[in-house]
Amino acid sequence: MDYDAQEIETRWQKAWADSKSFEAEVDHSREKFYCLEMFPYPSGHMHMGHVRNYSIGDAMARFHRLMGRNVLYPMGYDSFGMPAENAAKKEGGHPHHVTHRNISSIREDQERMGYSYDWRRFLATSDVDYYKWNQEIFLTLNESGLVERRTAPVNWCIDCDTVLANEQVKNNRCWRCGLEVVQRDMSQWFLRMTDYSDELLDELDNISFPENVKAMQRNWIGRSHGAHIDFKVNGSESVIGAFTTRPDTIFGVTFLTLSPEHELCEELCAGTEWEGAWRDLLDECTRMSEFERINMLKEKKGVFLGRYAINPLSGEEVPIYAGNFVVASYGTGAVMAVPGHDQRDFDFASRYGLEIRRVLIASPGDDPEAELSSAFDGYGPMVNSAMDDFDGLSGDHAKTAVIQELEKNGAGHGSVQYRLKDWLLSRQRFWGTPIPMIHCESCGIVPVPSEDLPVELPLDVKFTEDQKGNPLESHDFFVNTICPECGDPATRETDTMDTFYDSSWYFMRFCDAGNDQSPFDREAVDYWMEGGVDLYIGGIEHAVMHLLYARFFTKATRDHLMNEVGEPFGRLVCQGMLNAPAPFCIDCNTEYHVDHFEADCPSCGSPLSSRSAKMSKSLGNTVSPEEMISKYGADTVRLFILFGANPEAGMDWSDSALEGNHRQMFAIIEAFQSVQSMDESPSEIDEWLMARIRSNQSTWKEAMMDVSLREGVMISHFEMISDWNWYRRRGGANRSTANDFLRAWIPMLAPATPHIAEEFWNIMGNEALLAEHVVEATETRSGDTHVLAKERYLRNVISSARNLRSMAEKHSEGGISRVVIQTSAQWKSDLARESLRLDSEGFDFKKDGQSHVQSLPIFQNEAMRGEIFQTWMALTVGSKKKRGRIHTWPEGDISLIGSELNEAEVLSSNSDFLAEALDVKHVSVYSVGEGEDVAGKARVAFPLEPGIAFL
RNA sequence: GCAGAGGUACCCGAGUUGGUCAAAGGGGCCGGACUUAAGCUCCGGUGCAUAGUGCUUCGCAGGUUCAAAUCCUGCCCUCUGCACCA
Repeated sequence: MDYDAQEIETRWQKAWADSKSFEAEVDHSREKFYCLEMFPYPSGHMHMGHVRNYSIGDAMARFHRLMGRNVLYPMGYDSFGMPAENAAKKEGGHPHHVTHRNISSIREDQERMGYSYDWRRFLATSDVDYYKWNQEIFLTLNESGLVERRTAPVNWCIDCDTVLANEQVKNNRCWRCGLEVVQRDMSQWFLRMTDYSDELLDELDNISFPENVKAMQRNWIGRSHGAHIDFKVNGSESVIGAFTTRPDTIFGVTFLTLSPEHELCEELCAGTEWEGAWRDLLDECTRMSEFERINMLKEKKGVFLGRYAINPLSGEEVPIYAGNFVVASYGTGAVMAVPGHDQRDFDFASRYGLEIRRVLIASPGDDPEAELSSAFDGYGPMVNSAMDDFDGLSGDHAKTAVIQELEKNGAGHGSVQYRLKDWLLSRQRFWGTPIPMIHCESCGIVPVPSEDLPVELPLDVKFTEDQKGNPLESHDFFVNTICPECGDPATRETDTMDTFYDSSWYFMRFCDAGNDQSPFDREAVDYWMEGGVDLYIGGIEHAVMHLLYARFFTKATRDHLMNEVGEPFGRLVCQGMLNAPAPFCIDCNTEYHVDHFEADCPSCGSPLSSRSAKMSKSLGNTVSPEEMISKYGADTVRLFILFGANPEAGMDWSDSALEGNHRQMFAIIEAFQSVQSMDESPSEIDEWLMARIRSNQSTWKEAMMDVSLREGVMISHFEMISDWNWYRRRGGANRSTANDFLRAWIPMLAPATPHIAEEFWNIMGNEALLAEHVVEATETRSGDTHVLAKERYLRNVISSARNLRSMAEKHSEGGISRVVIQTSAQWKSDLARESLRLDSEGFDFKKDGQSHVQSLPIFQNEAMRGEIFQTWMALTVGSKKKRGRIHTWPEGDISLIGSELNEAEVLSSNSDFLAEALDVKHVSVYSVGEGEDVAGKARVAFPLEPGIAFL
């Protein structure tokens, strides 16, 4: 068969589409499987990262269909966002057109790969029939009190001309363009995600996310338990609230530190000699980017504010400082400083000559007055407490006692702090969902009534290169409206929503994508989303943002009774990076663009080596999927991707491995073709092949269920073929066995290489499509291990004979022409069976083994005693390195021995095959004693390990 | 610094409820068969030693055990995330 991948693949893609093979509907009588990939931003063409993502998903979707599940496998596009807007500016078009052009292009690429999506459920978030539901849900969230408008300093990217969420700022740089972020005060829309902080955190324990993702989310939410403590300012009405996780160190407070931005700073030092220094510090801190600030913070700096605060428990007065290391946005922006037990405070106190006091000791009995050379930040018994009844308490007991005392005095309380912030939703951009709110001079801010939705983005906007700001602001028709409450002229909100909003519920929309009455129907969502999306596949880069927002959203809509589940994703798989070689300078630890291959390092001049690096445009080490598909076909690319590494593991692109996989496709075809020439000629090996099929199928299913695709593919695309080849070498040529083999094998090929599988299926004469086929459940049979073990016995004999042969050659003068195989003496096999029987009865070989063997009748033969004893030991005890055989024989070998397998008969009935495999003219087989003891090999012969002599 | 994941033969990569592990599978390389010829396909080999049960290997160093790639301790290194977060 010629392998014209292009022809075969496009033909079957059309057939699948024509027969609507992948269209799924709610069906309560069937088990569902919701397989989803993180939908892409349509940036033109599909790249290899996409190919990997979707090849994993498609394999799993196809596998679960084969297993008879009702599979929902949709695809859509996360199509709002800045790149389209920027592209529109560049070409003077509209982002809507740019987006749709890109969508058709990437969709074409996806279709060419043969992914089995239910395309009826297609959605693009920038289409009004999607984003109108964004607005509808926004009104719902507003009703639930989860929407808030407040002025806040926001992260602003000048280049992108937009606001950024905290998550979108990395190292004080915009995640998208890399420019440094500045702070700006603005009136903004927020979603109160922090209302769900605890649930978002606690539920992590119950969901099947990879550990690193859980760790990142826990980090991000950053819950810490402690106490809020109020320090009165001496001679003032003001109170400084400080959060601490270590209330047990309250008596070690020797000063307070405020962040320079803290509102009390000015009040405390205004008009005093201290004011100037504080202003300098404040200027220095605000002027610097956060990034510089962190670097600078290696040096702790602070100024005295001229006032004192009162420790609410001890009544002690402590100085108040402003310090550059205190973060304004965390907690209250004020820290109770305990230099004895916090390293930062210790450094600060050392520098400014403040008291360092020990109030904890490491373990009971330590000297409470021992000097501290660095902060002790562990837990231990309290000492030197300024109040009675505290000394000696440690850890949680100490914390609780202090908190209780604070509460008694009305000076504080137990408190929980989170790092998680509310979700800043507003973006001052055009290409996003308009926030459905109206500003009215008399009524204030009024939500757009649900019946007036959608608020549509105008299509008649001209985008130009030098445009500034948000074009919506200058679009009169969009901006000017009427207040729904008073009817007076009013203006629309021109902010649009962060695009993460769009992707926070699209998985629910997919369950009911055609619904034009509501975002989704509850019945459909409850069916498909039960237990969450069964398999969600995507990149690790969404670990905190998208995955956290989506979890929040699902809980919020759940609480609005729109859906049952609270956790959207049952099992999450984060696919590993796709790497390819890039030039690398060892000295500079830097990767360069592939143009620099064979060249010297541009910065230090030393010769560049090569290193595997994440495929990226900037390094130019990308591979075009289209090119690979046109060269090798989609099946080869899919096979390479899936066999190259397990989904979670990183993987290196390799041209030679890809070619290897292409060759494997030919091997698969070759194997398939060889099946065609079979007659009715049953033989013993048929039984073996059938047993192999059953065993392969069961391990394959297990691997696939577990998303261990590499292992699955190894069985379906490699093991099955080598078994088939072995079958043929062993003389297998039976048509009905071959048919059984194909019926089992071809479906196994479908998840990774669906086109060739469908082609085979068709050639076999099946009327129905393989894509719609459900495999019948098969189970391994009780006799299988025995059958398999028998064949493995033969293979093992061949393999050890081969090893011996190469050595025998060195000792033979005239070359080797025959082999004599002596199988184990009967008494050895009897002994083996005896010891296995004893072992199963719990016999103590160490204690009673020796006397037992001596009591055997065979032991009467004095000449044999030595060998008997040796055999017995090898069977039951073993040597230093090798344990007794009865303990190491696999189940199948035990079965062979138990069934009194006639080894000599097995081998001699296969003597022609042995002769061929060992490349000798003549093979003689007999059990020890029934023929001449050639070369003294009788002694070596052991059950399942015959003595072999080459002559 | 904290947290998570890792370090397996030339390369990639399985194996980590201790024994069936000199360690699957693939790539590469070597040899053989087939073929007009192969860059196709098939078969064999690929730590060292050796007419077979031997030696040395799974980041390094110790330990537990009759027995360790697998368990424990310490150390080194790589990747990822967080970070003067109170």
